[in-house]
Amino acid sequence: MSTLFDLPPDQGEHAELTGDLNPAQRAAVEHAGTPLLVVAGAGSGKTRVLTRRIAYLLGARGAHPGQIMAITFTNKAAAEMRERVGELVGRRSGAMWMSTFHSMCVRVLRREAKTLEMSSNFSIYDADDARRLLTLVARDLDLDSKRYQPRALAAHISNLKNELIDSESAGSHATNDFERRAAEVYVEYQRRLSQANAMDFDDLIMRTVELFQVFPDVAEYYRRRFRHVLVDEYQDTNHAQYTLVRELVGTEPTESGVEPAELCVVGDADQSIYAFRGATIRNIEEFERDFPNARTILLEQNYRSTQTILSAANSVIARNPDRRDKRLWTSEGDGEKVVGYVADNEHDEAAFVAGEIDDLVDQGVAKYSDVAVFYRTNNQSRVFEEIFIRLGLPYRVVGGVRFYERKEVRDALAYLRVLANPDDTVSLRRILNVPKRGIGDRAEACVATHAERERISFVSALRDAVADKVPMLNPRSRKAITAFVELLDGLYELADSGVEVADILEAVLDRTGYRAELDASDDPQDASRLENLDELVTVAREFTESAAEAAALAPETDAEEEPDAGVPEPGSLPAFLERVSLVADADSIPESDGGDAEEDADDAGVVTLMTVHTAKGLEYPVVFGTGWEDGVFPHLRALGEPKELAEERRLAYVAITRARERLYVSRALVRTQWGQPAANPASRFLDEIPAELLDWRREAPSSGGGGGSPRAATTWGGRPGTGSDSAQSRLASGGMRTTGFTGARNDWKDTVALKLDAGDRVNHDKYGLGTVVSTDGTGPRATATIDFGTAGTVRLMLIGSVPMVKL
DNA sequence: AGCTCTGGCCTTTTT
DNA sequence: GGCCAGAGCT
Repeated sequence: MSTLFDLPPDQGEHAELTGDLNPAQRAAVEHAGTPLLVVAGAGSGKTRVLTRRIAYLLGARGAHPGQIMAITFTNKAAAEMRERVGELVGRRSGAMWMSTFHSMCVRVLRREAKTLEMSSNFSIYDADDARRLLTLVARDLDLDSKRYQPRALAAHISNLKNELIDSESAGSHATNDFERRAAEVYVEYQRRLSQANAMDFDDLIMRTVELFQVFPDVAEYYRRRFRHVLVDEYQDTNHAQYTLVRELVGTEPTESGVEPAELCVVGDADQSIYAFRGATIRNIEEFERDFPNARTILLEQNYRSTQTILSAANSVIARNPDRRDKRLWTSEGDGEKVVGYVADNEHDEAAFVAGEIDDLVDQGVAKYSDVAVFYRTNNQSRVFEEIFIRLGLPYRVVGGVRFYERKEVRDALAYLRVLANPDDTVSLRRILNVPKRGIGDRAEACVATHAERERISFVSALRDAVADKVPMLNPRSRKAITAFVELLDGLYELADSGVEVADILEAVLDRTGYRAELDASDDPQDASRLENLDELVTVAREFTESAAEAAALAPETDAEEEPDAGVPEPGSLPAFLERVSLVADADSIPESDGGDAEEDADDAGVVTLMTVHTAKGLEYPVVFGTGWEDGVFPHLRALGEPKELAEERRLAYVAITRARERLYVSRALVRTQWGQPAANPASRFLDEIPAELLDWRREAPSSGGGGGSPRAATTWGGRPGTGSDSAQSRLASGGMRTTGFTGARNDWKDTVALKLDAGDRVNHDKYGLGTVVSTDGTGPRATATIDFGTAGTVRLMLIGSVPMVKL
């Protein structure tokens, strides 16, 4: 196997797989024997390396497709990999496991359910279900819902699970009151999950690890089977996922002599932006320590962006401390400068973006689908939508409230989940009184108490209520519950009769009166709810159809092993539920893909709007990075927290490196936040882009305009005579910023210039005299809300040089 | 039971 | 500004 390695590409036996790769890529494809870390910078052809490597394993190294497991984080990535591997190796790819961490774990857990003494038809609880259950638990434990918010509890428990700390040992890890109580909640939460025959997302990983660790023979089975494990986006793995991978491949031969499997991970520490979800960058940084003899290959050549864009990205990310140096380069030339724009306010910023897109399209430089607009938080999409609608620019917002998170969709799915798993108490209680059928909180509490006291499931308790065996329950409620149980029984019967999922769904919507209620409403929102439900029915229909097609196409089942035990039958209700639980609708991102596929008009497609997080992994010829303000991007909560700030900087790096040809960065001097205008300083990340790469289209706002906004506080007045360190002069110097100067500037920026308290009088260069209404935050996050009389009330950040004096 | 009103709170979110 | 939870009213 080592002879191939040394051959020039065009003479190698498998030149069709490696001939068109650069040396680093080729080394990554051909490396054999020891663990491999591919550090793949943005746009360096990472997917190409992964897919070619898989093909190479088959073609050059004699691996069997069934020995290959490739793990990704998103279904979209898994689907893309499957497709591209399919192009290289054909139908053989069908025998590989190419899926997300979560799907892979579900598959294993359903197969091995018996070993874990659980039922294989368990429900999968997402974050919303988990929060609901936690609300119930916290209430039952009489916890103050302010101090112990379900959100916070959920986050804490999730973190514990990501660290593989189970509910029994959580108490001993607690360091404060909150954590101690949370540990109690955790115990009860797990008890209820198991009662409901359900697992949350984090359980899927944790329980699989537990399975492998407690049952070495099970682990050995999978290790024997999967001789090649490939992991994408390794920088986003959390501790549990890391452990899962390690258990899967092993580090030592097993007792019966099964050698560790071959591991290949691909990732980029600079694109780690999910620490808040438990991802730990250490996994990629310490790969060589975790896996001795590991080889690391760096992919630095970029095939996506211009050198200007790459230099901007390199320069920003270089500010992060303790980072393994990596510099992206391209052989394709400098391209256009980065365009900068300082807007008066967020409307002005949006107008600039819209106008610029218009121009680019008019000039034939780009079509709408080539353009993406990024922002830090979802609520920033609104101003863009407003102006895009007004100007008739076609656009699409990705993210925000997603399809499967909509209330009506979740209600409908809750019915289906109850049908598939009657013990699913969270879903059952969700739909108990939806639509309203006269089963109120009181009645629900009676049933819940009865269930608890008798140690029976909630459904059984409901049946007891029908038989009048639940104490304290008034006759009216009993009648309502009886009707509900009859309704459910009718639906169970239908579900058992083997009709397809969409028909069950239709029956649910009709028989419950859910559809009728929405039909009768004249609220326009309810009309869109109806549409969403129709869409869900369509999804169900398509699901059944594609399952049928797949069944027809499927080759004779490999005799190699028994059909996966416990895994739902294709097309069935449980299979449908599994699909919708584990599939996010990120696949709905419009294709940009400019280049090969020519569209008929050059203004084809739509502009894509999304958060920077959502943009990871995508690329666009034209990118607008908006809201580059301290307090927005980087986010307020990250200021003064070096770790979080470093993550924000990686986010900026991700944003920049999405752009292929043209990058815009913009900010607004004043932005309405939480209903009040806030003046934020320039993002420190703007300072970190070398001045010579930037072409400031507008630095200082129009001085003479007078401002059409009624708020009056949206345009800066003329150049003030006072304060050479004013915001204006900082703005004016924007073009002269040098990289050497920035470090010092950052220190200076982080100091609070002005200490204010409510009631203080101030004089501001722009707004004039004002009174401090309130203050908020400390240190670098300090802000003051100040009433400037006719100039309006504005929230100002107090870091850096505030053009204002205390009187 | 179920409505409306008020007050407190705000990230990002692959599964 | 807008969502959710709890209180209070019908």
